[in-house]
Amino acid sequence: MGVTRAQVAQRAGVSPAVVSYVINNGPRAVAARTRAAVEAAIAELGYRPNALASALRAGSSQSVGLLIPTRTDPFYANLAEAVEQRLSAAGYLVLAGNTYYDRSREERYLRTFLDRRIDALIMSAGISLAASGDPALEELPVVVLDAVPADSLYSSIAALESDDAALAVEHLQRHGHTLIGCIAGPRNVGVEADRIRGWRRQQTAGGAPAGDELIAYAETSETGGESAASALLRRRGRPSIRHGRRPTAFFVTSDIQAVGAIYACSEMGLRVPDDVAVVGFGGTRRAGYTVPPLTTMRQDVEYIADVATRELLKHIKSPGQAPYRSRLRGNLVLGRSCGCDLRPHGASEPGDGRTLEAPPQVTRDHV
Amino acid sequence: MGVTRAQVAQRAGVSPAVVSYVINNGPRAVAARTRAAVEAAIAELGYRPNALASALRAGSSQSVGLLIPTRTDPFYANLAEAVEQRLSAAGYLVLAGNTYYDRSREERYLRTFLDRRIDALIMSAGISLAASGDPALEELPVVVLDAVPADSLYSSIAALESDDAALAVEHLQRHGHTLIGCIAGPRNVGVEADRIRGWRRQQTAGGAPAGDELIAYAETSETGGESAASALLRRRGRPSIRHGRRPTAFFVTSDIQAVGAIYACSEMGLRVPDDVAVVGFGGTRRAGYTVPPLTTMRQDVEYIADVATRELLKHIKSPGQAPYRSRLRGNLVLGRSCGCDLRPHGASEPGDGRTLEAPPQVTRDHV
DNA sequence: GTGAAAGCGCTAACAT
DNA sequence: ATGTTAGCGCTTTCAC
Repeated sequence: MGVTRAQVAQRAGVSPAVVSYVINNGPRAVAARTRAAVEAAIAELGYRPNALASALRAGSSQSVGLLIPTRTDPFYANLAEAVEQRLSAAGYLVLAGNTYYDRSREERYLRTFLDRRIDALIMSAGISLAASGDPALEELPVVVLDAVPADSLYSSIAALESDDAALAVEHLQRHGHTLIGCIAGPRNVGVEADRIRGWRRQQTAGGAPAGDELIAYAETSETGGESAASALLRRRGRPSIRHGRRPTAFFVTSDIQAVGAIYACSEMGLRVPDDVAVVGFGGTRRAGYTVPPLTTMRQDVEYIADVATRELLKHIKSPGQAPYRSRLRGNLVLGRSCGCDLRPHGASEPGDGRTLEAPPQVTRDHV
Repeated sequence: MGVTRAQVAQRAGVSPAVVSYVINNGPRAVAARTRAAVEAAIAELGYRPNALASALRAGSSQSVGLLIPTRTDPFYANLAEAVEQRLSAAGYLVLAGNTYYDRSREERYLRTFLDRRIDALIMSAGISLAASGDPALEELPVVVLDAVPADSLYSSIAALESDDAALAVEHLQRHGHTLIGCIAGPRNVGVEADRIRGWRRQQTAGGAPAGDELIAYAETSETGGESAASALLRRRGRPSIRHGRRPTAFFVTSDIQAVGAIYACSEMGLRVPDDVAVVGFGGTRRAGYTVPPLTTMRQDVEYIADVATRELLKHIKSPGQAPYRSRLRGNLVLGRSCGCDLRPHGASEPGDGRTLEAPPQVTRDHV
């Protein structure tokens, strides 16, 4: 098949070991003349080291596993790309797996990754937190995103989900809304529960209703957001909803569902924000391009990726360090879907208009 | 580190080879009793074969490389997920790399993949078609998506880009439009050129203007679509545009740009489709949730992934087969952004309403 | 400064 | 039906 190191060595008139020294810049010095000869041979033969062999021997595959729900959700697509760019720049290949919020898929991918001897793992919490009990996991640097794992072996960097949700809801309250529906992703997803909790807390604090009849769970997709919104809007007249009125606003736990919710309103002939106000969660670029632009609680995925990558590389280099844990505060990016009247027709620069808080607030609690 | 095959063998009281036979179900039979003993030992020790070692030895890594521009574009996100699902089900791990339409990134990822001994490669054409001249590529099953490579060594499965574009433009013409602007991605992207050609051909055929002043190139993103649309809309009064009027419709070569174009119209106080009609290209789910829902030339990514995967697996199993080549016809999915008046307010099932053609038409030209 | 050689964990051909 | 063994291509310790 390919050219091997032995062939290069022969051609350069040196031993195979020297070729390694040249390629890896160590661990031992090579005379300038010899190095030149080896490099010439490498170029002439078009030699490329076999990454599999070197990984096997060295015990490091130069790859990192990444587990996320799905890249069909732009939030995770952005997060994954941000992580990949950084790890790729650091010389690592990212092995990615979509879990679809499904525990068995999560475990299957994790196992595949471990079998391939990943050097570290980044996982967006999802469901199971990979409590797979696999001993190989114990020795691996792990960063958990968007959840704080009970197991304090892992590093984590997560949003203050429920606080952020509460802030988003509070913003709607300031616009005068009390009957604020909550559109959320699947029940079994940890972050969803946190965000719902924030909604409930803030509603309760504001003396507004926070009953289950105001919550609709749906798949994290445009379609899910659409059906959840229309379900809540059709509940008008139910005795459980005060005064028999329908919600005048939605707090939506993902931007992608918010896109569907806005669509649903429009299809029912309701205007956003006049008839129904909408606030999303995530802060993806897409949120800036709904009509009207979506107000959303932004999570800074670039920053998250920065920190996650830096920590991971640090732990790979020197294992056994104390795990790093931090929680970030999001910032509300104002569009017009909430009722704010910024940038009237004809203005520019959507999506990153005014923000309520400086990005991103960091709270640390080192463990 | 981990448990090795030798330890399992010792525990089960057999030779290492037998453990391999059990794990791989071959190449030789194992007595039922022995097999049971081995399986017990595997379970007790929690043994997992080292994928690196087995790949090195067997010369097959059970992985496939995937090169696409970016998963931030929902079209490629969907395509990649469809491919991954199928390959994952077939026992392969997908190594993915984002090229961002950049040749050097493309080559870097390709090299990384080859170093890791991928068993096959799927690449979305992008720019360079990986004319890297690497001999390792010659022996590798390759499927090129969305372009027909000159090099007939590769399989390919591509849309009839320019025909599809022409059909989309024709639809706008039937709505009475003549001044149809074209919003496209970067100039150096092959498929973009094809789609522009289709627009130009159809405009010319209809006796409508097809000059460069009606084309705006921009990044393939919502932002790009927005700025392209507003650039074209502001050109009113230019002598180059007949009657000094602005375009009454846009053919947009990607859904994601179409989202931005609709947004731009709305921000300028223009109604879609009454003031400006819009037709997109791709057929992503997102297209069904713009307001109004986008009419778009749909490419069936599931089908493309099906065929690509099947061909790839076939070539992996028995190398040296003739490359497979096919071209698909897209189908226009009708929303309301074009001016069609389907499903008025209150209707359901967005995105997959009526289609103009049965999905997907296949044209083959075996090479 | 360089060469020789022992594996990394596995597969499969060659034994019995 | 099972055991033995020679590598896959590389890294690195040990000699010189």
